[in-house]
Amino acid sequence: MSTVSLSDQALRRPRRLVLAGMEGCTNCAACEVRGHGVCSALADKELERLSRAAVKVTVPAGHMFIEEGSDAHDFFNVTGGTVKLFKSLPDGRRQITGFVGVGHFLGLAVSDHYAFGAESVEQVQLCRFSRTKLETLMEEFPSIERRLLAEAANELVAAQDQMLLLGRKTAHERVASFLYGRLVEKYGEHIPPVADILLPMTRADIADFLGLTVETVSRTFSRLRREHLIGVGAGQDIHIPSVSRLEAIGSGDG
Amino acid sequence: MSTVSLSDQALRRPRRLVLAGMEGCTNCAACEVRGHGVCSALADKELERLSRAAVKVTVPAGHMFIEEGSDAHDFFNVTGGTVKLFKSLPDGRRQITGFVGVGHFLGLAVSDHYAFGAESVEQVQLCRFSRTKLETLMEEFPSIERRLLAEAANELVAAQDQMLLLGRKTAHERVASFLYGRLVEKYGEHIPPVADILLPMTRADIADFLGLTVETVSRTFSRLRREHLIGVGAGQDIHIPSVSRLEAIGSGDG
DNA sequence: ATAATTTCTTGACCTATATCATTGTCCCGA
DNA sequence: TCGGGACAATGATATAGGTCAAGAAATTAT
Repeated sequence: MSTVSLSDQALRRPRRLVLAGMEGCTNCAACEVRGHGVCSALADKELERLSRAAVKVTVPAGHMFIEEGSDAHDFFNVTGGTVKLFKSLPDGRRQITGFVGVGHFLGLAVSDHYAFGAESVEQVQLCRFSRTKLETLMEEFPSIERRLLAEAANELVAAQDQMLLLGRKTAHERVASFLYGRLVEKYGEHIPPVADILLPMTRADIADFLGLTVETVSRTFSRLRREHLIGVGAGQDIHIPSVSRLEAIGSGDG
Repeated sequence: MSTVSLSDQALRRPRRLVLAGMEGCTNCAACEVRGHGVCSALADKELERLSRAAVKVTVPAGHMFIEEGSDAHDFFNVTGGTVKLFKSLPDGRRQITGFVGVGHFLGLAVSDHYAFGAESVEQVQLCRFSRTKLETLMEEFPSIERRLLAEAANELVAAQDQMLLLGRKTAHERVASFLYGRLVEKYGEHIPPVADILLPMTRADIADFLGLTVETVSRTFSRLRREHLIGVGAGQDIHIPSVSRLEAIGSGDG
């Protein structure tokens, strides 16, 4: 497998990212995310075809690889790390619409321009396909289409939850919801009653995701700590002594 | 065509709506929304098959026909009127996630429970399909699936816009965005420079959609009127003397 | 190591929007 | 034609969260 690391020089924050890459990735079948994302919809024979269209790319932390409004040439599948998706206003106000991790699919656009930007939160591995190639593959393998529809339906549900959060929840509830959401991302359906999470994103990212300011996020973490609802360990490590209590607060059952 | 009107008795606000209906609707081909929604994806022959699975339903104004969390048996296609979709918190706080009109599709759920509620804003006509039947049809006609994916992608873009609005826009910008959005719904791509809209929803609905209170919505309408950005005619009729100016404010280019 | 830079926390103060209260307007039914 | 109930507008006041400012901690560069 060929993995392409983009030079740091080419990736500094405000620049457009030009995705360079080898002319193919020959072993989707052995890929570490074989069971996730679009790939999970395919049989081995189909995967072989997919391989020829895919390019594996590595993006270092904190770099934009989709610019809002730019031409939507590619689709991506996250195979490692965490990505933030966002929309901005002309004066710089920003809303992060989601943090997406391994297995997630990215680049579903209606028009031929991306309606959102995407930036790596930590070092990220991506599997890149050209839109046109993926469309050809969809014709051939309807299972890909079905998988994409399922993914879109999931994202839509998440988006509706986030609208409820942004429109109607307090700062306390938003941060609790956020932490609970991270647990869901980490553990799926089977969240242990006592758990830990490592947050890869900054307070500023969390603020832009929750529609708050950095200061309010910080104060709310402090409040949750005072209330013994979380324990903040070294660095970004958060301990949650009672997941159910946290979930209740996040759902408005304070 | 058989149209079923539900008795007012059976539809009072807090009750569960049980959708009664005739055992089929035989003329999708002649349907007034033939060119919209799922139907537009189908050839005449396919429509004939779809007809057998569809039931046309009329819901009077202000009645819930999908209850949040109830079993997701059906899909709907809006063929007349405006529907509001919403999510609620246990204490009654509510977020309207969208107003959907003719041609829109409704009921895409990940699990077997609806993640949202749906209520008619005005009298509404719906085309109802059972989930299982639609799944069978999707197997047979991949074009339906493609159409649904396109619809989901569109909704996702709208949801991201709404997250930006809820997380980062001022009340002034929110109301301007909302009015502009109504123009897009009414005119599509070709919005005239001077336009009018008739809002079928109440100030309370607008507030729940924009993450504001009724009072703030009302005050903001008054402010927009003072600024000559809108003219409020008789009833719910809004006149917009400069669509571009309104759009600029809604996009944060005050 | 140590300086430089970014991120985080906390305090003091402020403002946009929420809340509470009142009055006015529209509609529909008797 | 009147009366009642929903809807809307507006004023007075409160407050959650924003803004500004400063210092502490963590991270990165030299």
